[in-house]
Amino acid sequence: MPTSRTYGDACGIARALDVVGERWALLVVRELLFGPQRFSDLHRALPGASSNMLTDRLRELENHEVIRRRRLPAPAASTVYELTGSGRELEPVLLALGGWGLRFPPPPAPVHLSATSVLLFLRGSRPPDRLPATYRVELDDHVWTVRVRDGRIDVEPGEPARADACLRTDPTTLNALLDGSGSLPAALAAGNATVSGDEAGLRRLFTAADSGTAAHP
Amino acid sequence: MPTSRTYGDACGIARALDVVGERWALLVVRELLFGPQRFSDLHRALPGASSNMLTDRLRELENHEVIRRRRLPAPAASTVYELTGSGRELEPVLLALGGWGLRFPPPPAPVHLSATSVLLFLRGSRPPDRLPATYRVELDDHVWTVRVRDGRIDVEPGEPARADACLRTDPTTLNALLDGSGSLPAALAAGNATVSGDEAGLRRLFTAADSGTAAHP
DNA sequence: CCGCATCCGTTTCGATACTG
DNA sequence: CAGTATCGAAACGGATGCGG
Repeated sequence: MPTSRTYGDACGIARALDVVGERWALLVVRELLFGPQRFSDLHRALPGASSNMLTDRLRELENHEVIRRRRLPAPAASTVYELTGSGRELEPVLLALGGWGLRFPPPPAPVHLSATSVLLFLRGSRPPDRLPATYRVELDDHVWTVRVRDGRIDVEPGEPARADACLRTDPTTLNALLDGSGSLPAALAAGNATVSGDEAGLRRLFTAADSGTAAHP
Repeated sequence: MPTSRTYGDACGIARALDVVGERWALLVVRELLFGPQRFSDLHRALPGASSNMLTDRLRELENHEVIRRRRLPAPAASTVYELTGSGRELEPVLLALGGWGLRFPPPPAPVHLSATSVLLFLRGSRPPDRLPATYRVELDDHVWTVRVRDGRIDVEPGEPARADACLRTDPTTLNALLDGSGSLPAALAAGNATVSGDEAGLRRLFTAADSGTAAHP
């Protein structure tokens, strides 16, 4: 059953930690930043969290109205978890915390990286030029729309109406492309990525690795 | 002994939580935001934390170079803990988190409030006018200098060189003054505060309760 | 498969007591 | 003052199982 321990401290920081200070809570919120996710999506994205841990955290966050449970209509027949308004307002806190955490070395050996983490990193970086473009990115069997325009990078879940290029890869490879430790031709040659369309545009996009927020192993 | 469990996640958010995600860690950092503190100061400010908990957290934070141990020279003959550069860079994260946490009701019954929390709240609020002034505030047997100037409120530990007024009270009373749930004359009458000097200036200061960050029970 | 409950060993937490 | 020692209670983590 959900945790109900409190700091007994009237300070806003302590009150925030009473709500999202338990283990895994903020990482669950991170995974929901780009949109609703199913229980099993969250479980896959957070492999270290046991299923009962996830159940507890989801219930607590729901009780505090940071997230909301929603049953999808007929054909999908599934339940998703999504951020409420309060939950979305955690985004700047998480981005600031993530930026701060980048100074520490990544944990040893079995390191995981979720699609959401890398895409947060991508969104936080600046495009190298102002040429507008739209890309279809497939990661962990989920499809994302990446739009470059007005000197920023927008990321949304779901299929783009039209794409200049399509990239299929995994979060770790994409992260290596973003932080400069890997190149697109090398990833293609190693079979870690497949591309169709404007490959040169994608290569340009990946030369912009700075001011990020999330990943960088 | 210190915790050494990790999320095994390369994301910056998870790496930050590997360092400051354990229970009480961020509240220890909060208490150090205004300057060095001794073990017993921290223990008093965080009554819910047991001494071995404090010991563990201080050691972990020291190992990650978020805080630093320092032995004071001869006369004081004591040890203090202070933030490092990395630790100070957590301040915006904590302020953002504290602002977010204010939407939740304060915990029930035995609620504590540290001097640092209230003074963070005071510093986060806007003064009602641009008249510069300096106040000596004594809280929990510690002395602080509160300076109003350039439309902001600065707070520092230690004696002011000169003060327009002196206020002695406790964190809870000061917080009530700041959030409008109490008035200075009422606090004086109840014996919860004593004032000397420009009492009218202090009353004006306490009419500015907004955009805060920390307390508000 | 999905969402969750149950059981169980391990880690962490919290309270009290005690020491240099 | 600045911690250590000890111990029961809670939380965590992993495995398994069950109804839809």
